[in-house]
Formats: sequence, C-alpha cells, structure tokens
Amino acid sequence: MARKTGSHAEITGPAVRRAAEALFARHGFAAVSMRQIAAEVGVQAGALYLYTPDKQTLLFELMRDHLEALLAASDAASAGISEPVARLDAFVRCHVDYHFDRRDAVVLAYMELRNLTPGNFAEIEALRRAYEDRLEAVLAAGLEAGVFDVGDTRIATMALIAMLTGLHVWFRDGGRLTRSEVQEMYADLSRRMVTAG
Amino acid sequence: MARKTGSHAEITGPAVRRAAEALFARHGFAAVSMRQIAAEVGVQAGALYLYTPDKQTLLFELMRDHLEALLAASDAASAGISEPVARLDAFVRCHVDYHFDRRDAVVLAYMELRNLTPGNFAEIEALRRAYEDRLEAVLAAGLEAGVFDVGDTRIATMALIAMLTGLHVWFRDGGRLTRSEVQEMYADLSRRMVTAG
DNA sequence: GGTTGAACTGAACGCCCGTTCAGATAAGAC
DNA sequence: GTCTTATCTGAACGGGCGTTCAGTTCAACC
Repeated sequence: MARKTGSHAEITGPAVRRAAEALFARHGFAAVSMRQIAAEVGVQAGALYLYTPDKQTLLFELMRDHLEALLAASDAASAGISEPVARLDAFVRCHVDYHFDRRDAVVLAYMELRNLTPGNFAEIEALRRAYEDRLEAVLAAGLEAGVFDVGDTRIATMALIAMLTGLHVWFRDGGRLTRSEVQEMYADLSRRMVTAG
Repeated sequence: MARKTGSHAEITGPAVRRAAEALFARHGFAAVSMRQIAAEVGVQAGALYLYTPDKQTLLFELMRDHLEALLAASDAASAGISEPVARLDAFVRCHVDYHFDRRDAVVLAYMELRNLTPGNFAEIEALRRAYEDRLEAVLAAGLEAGVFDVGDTRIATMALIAMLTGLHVWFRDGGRLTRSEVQEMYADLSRRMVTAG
C-alpha cells in the first residue's frame, strides 16, 4: 500500500504542475528546461518523470485541464440565462474572472498552441473551438432576436475573444483597477461592440 | 572593393532576415535553431554570423524594424485627418493592412517580447507603447470632442489593440474574406466599441 | 593571369538539453 | 526489528545548441 501520512507524491505532483505552468507562462515552453522546473519544485530533474511521461505531455495536460475547467465554468456561469445580452454579459464576466484566478493557465492556453505535437494540438484546438462556439452561439441568438447587429458572427466572435484574451497584456495584480471594475468595462465594451448603434 | 555583380551579401542578408522572421513567427524564437535558419537560406550556420552578431540581435532587429515601420505607416495613414472618428477608422485600416502584408512581423512583435534581453525589451516596449499611445490620443480627442464614450481611454486602447492584433489567430490568406471586407468589419466593430450608445 | 578580399564551409568548442536508470533513503506494514 | 515499496538522487546517455575560426572558393580588379 501507498504511504498515507507523509506521502510526498500528493505534494510534489501538484507542485510540478504549478511550477511548470508558471515557468511556461513566463518564459515559454521551449525556453524552459526540465531542470528549471525541478529546481523550482526542489527536486532533481529525474524525479519529474514520476509525475509526467515527458515534457510535451506536461504541457498538454496543463492546457487540456485548464480548457475543460474554463468550458465548465463558462457553462455554469450562463446556466439558466436565456436573454442574449445577459448571456454575453455572463460570458465576459466569467472570462475576466478566469484571468484573475488562473492567469498563467490562460496565457498558456493561447500562447503555446504551436508547441504541441499534431495529435495534442488537434485535441486542444477542439476545446478552444468549443469555447469560441459557446460565444458565437450567444451572438447568433442575439442576432436572431434582433438585439445584436453583427455582420458576421464568426468575425465578431474572434474579435471579442481576442479582446478578452488581451487582458493578460496589461492586467497586473494589485493594479489600479479592481476585478469588478475590469468586468464592468469589458462587459460594456463587448455589449456595445455587437449592439446596433 | 566589394564585388558588384554577383555579390551574394545583398541577397543572403535579406534572405537570413526573411527566414528568421518566418521561422520565429511559426515556431517561436526559442524553438528555432540557427542551423534551421541557415538550412532555410541554403548556407551553413556559421555564415549567418556575417549578417548578425548573434541570435538575440537578429530577433531584436526584426522587431525594431517592424515596429518603426508600423509607427511610420500609422502616422502616414492618419496625416491630415483631425476628426476623431475618421482617425480611428484610418488607424484600424492601416493596422489590418499590416496584417495582410507583414503578417510574420506582426506576430513576432507581440509574441516574442519575453525572449528579449532586458535592454532590448525596454527599447521594443517603448516602441510598442508609442503605438498604443497613438491610438489612445485618438480616443482622448474623441472623448474631448464628445463623439466617443469610453470610461477609461487606456483600457479601451488595450482592448482595441488586442482585438486588432487577434487578427493573426484566425486570418488566413485566401480565406473567404477580402482585405477590404476585413477592414470594413474591424472598423465597424472598433467604432461602435467606443461610440456612445 | 595573378592578386585581393568578400562570402562561405566544415569542423570544432563547451555547454545544456530531455530522458533513463541503478541505487540510496525513509516511512508504513507486519 | 525486518521487510517492502514509494520517492528521490546523481550520474550518465546521445544529441543538439550558439558560436568561433582556420581554411577554401571564386568573382572582380589591375
């Protein structure tokens, strides 16, 4: 049987993922070595291979777990809301929340796509596409209902996603704006962007 | 004297920069080796050092040259236009133009900041900041004139820049949309984003 | 047609990479 | 107290990295 108290695997495993996420987000996957991750955790490089089969899988699982959680959070945030303007508002606020809480994961998920092997890329891309599709469905519903006015829902979707994802460029913890101020502003900008003038 | 006809330096130099730009944009600075760049050009790795002192400087100069050209193009595009709505329109169309014409350079300029040494980063960051400031000045002028309605010009600026830069995620040459269609759509989205409802 | 020098090769430099693995360590089980 | 096994070390593997440089090539010049 595995040891119960004093079992390090339950500490080291998450520590490896946390360290990898932070380092990959800051310096990029290709620029970070397994030895750097190990040093951050406080073990030798060889020990990492008790927790991941290889570096590529470590990246892939970080991205996959994040995107699955983001999708679930997004669905939960808009559950029970049917009015398109309110749904867009909920989507945007949920996304901003994720930036405040899981910033490194968000940065990874859209900066490191090019470092995935083809098979892993396909799976991550499908999740990202699913997230975009959630937003596009909201825009399409609003268009149908006559409350939104966008020439092309796909382009408007990509523009909105890009605007939201761009948060990471300027946002700093403890900056001059609070979470709810940022949410308010981005919700306003988003709504106006797709609403008839 | 240098050879005139048959001089390879005038061919190889630009070829090195072109190859580096394309490879850095596609795979990321850290994931591309000097040997890969050399292979793309058709020379041995050592020959690259006739055209750049090192890999870092190669990246830096690509980014600097691009940003300086982008700033110049942006200034030229809005020269003589004083009305804020028209200025925003010109800014957006110019940016979209750059995406069509110098896509790899655009991708580099905002994806590879983290791979610059501190000194190089400061210089590139200043250029990027100058570009953002151009846009923010337009928004501030529109706010003053009462034609724009944004709570915070800085946040609106960053949101707009992110939206524009996000073009690279979905745009593909020869896709279903023409250059002027994309310009039209992004100009519309931008204008509505910052205009009073 | 011999000389010059820009352009390039090819091999080498020391270093770090991802990954493997035999062995050390130490905590739970009996 | 002994055994077992989860956890980790430390050294090694082959290979690729950025960079240097002595030597080769060959077009242009005199």
